[in-house]
Amino acid sequence: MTFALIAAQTPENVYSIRVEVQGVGRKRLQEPADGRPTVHTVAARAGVSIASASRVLNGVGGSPETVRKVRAAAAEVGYVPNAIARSLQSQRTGLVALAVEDIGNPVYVEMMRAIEAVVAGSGRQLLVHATGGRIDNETALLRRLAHRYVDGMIISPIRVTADHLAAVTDSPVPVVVVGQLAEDAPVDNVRTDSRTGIALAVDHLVATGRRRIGFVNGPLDTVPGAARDAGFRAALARHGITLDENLVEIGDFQYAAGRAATERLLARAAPDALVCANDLIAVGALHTLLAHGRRVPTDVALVGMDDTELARMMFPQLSSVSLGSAERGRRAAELLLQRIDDPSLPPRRAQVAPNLVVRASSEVPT
Amino acid sequence: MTFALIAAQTPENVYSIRVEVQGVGRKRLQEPADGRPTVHTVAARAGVSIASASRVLNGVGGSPETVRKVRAAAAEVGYVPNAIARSLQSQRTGLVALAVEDIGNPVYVEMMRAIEAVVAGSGRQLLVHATGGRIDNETALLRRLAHRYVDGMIISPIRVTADHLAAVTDSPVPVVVVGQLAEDAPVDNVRTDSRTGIALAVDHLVATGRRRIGFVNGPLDTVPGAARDAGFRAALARHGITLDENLVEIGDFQYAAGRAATERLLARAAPDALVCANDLIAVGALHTLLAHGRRVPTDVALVGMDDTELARMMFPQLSSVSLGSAERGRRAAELLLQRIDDPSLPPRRAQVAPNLVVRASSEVPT
DNA sequence: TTGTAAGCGTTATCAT
DNA sequence: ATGATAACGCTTACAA
Repeated sequence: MTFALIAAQTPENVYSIRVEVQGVGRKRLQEPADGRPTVHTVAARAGVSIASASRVLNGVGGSPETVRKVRAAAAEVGYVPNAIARSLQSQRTGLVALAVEDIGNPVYVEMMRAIEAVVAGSGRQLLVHATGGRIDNETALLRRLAHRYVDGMIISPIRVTADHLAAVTDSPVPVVVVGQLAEDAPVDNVRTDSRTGIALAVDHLVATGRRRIGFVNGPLDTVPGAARDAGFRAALARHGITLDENLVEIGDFQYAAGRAATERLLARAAPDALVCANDLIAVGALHTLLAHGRRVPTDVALVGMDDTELARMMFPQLSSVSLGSAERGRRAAELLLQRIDDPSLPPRRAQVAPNLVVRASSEVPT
Repeated sequence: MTFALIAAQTPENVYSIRVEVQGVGRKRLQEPADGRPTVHTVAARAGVSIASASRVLNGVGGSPETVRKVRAAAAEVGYVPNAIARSLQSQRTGLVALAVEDIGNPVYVEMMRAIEAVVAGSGRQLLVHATGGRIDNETALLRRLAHRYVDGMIISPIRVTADHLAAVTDSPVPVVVVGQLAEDAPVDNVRTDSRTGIALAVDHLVATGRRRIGFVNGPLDTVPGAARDAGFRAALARHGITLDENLVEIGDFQYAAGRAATERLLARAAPDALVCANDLIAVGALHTLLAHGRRVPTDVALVGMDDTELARMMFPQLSSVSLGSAERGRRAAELLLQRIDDPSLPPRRAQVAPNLVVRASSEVPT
């Protein structure tokens, strides 16, 4: 009920003189439509203002009597605060997100655990989203989560498009990218060098007397796939070994593809060693090798990549090139938290070096 | 700047007559503290009201000219909507969460994929949180996420405390529990019957001539651990086999524990078959068996549980009791979406039957 | 200590 | 079609 007596208005400013009669009845509903109690409900029940109720609920101030009344009222009505409303006010949610292709790949599990540890240390909670490699899904996630549902985000895309990059740079909340990015991308970035990683594997195999070294890779149109291919070819060349293209196979980065690709490879060539672009592929390769009666490592040495727990689960245990996934996760989380605290930081870059872990699958036959 | 002429106040209602002078300067800042544009920024720049700006931004109404101006203004300032503010208004976020113990366990990955498929079909996005089995973490998550950051939540706890149950029933957003719950718990619940599942494994092993059947279980103070223990003992008894306690070992539900527990078991007994409480344990058991030179299945038959992709990755491939994790995930997601649409539904319960998948690890030796 | 009221950034209502 | 304004549920100056 409002009576406006005078109202003068200009485009820029608003001057008005009003006489109003407020509050015929309560100023606002105390029970919202869905029936859940709000601070208003609690305040009314306790016979105090919403300010007092809020203060008590947050443990700041309030006389003993007020505290008692508010606590009692809150308990009676089963009050639970609305985090969304709180966030709108505080401009933070205490949530951090991690987006990965495929949470079924143990390498992301390790990365996630490392991130989780850092994030939890800051009192925040980590949420994970599996994009399934669907790129639209990934940008959709950015366009939704990053629009304030979380305080920051870590993404590990295997394909990077211009759209992607735009979504990252436009993001209202800090985003850290784990993976290779253009040199000048103005984005916090944690990377490794899988090219060199593959070289470590090849060097090791050559040093232990292997010459017919095969390679099972993922798609070449992915960032890691391309890097690993280049690394493999360069390493062989460095050792003066001419690559037999029959020894190279491509699938995706999954177990089933590794198994199938190794089938194809064995059908037309006889490798004495196999380098696999990740551990899932390596496990698939191991399965095929054993199914074909090849002894590992006696007949064929096997080296995977990512050094996940899967490599240690197999029998024989798999040698694998560690790309420091836990370390990269940790660094990414640190970069993210720093940027959340100070958004004005310049874009930073962290690099984690690969290293080879030799296990039974490529041990020198004695 | 406000001049109150008269103000009469009663505890219940507020009547007041005021004369106020509003708007010396703009009524509100157009650029918030963090410098990001809001609808106000866009509206001001386009020379329209925030209402018009909002309408155009949401694609409802607006003259061609207004649409043009608002779109241009939004693009110029790089406007991105604040999802939190939108959610406060709409009372929904379009987000659904899944909380599991350990996302490193492939059984949860399968469940997650099934849930994701259903959730995506409703236009929502799925977020996963790994609680690491820390029960405080789990309730903390409920107490945060469920307080409106998500439209609903699916949790799969392995231990269920009264606290837990209270957190679930107090939750302002719908929660579906995957796992065994008290019969009368007023909570949507999807369950399986791992007791019967274990029986399927034992029946199969007995039918294929095994008599010294060992069992590697998880902790007995977990819901699944207790059920599987009971199932194992009951099944043996049904076949008239007296259980040798030397053939029973307990670890946790992880690979390393399965490996270690099997070491201990082999040190004091000679099983001709091993039932494992999940696939991670079974993979650990396989490793130990092979390392000890036992042939699988010739010397020792092996049956896991959960029927995850891990079982298919091994060589030999592992027999495993499927507890329908994907199916349970799908059902849970459906229950959740239904309840989000209609919170007044009575608590419902879905049950998924276990079934045995026989593979090489327990095939009858021929 | 307590209450009033002004936000936080949207969307929805209701006059105009 | 448009604009003013009131929510959404909370926190927090500021005043009393």
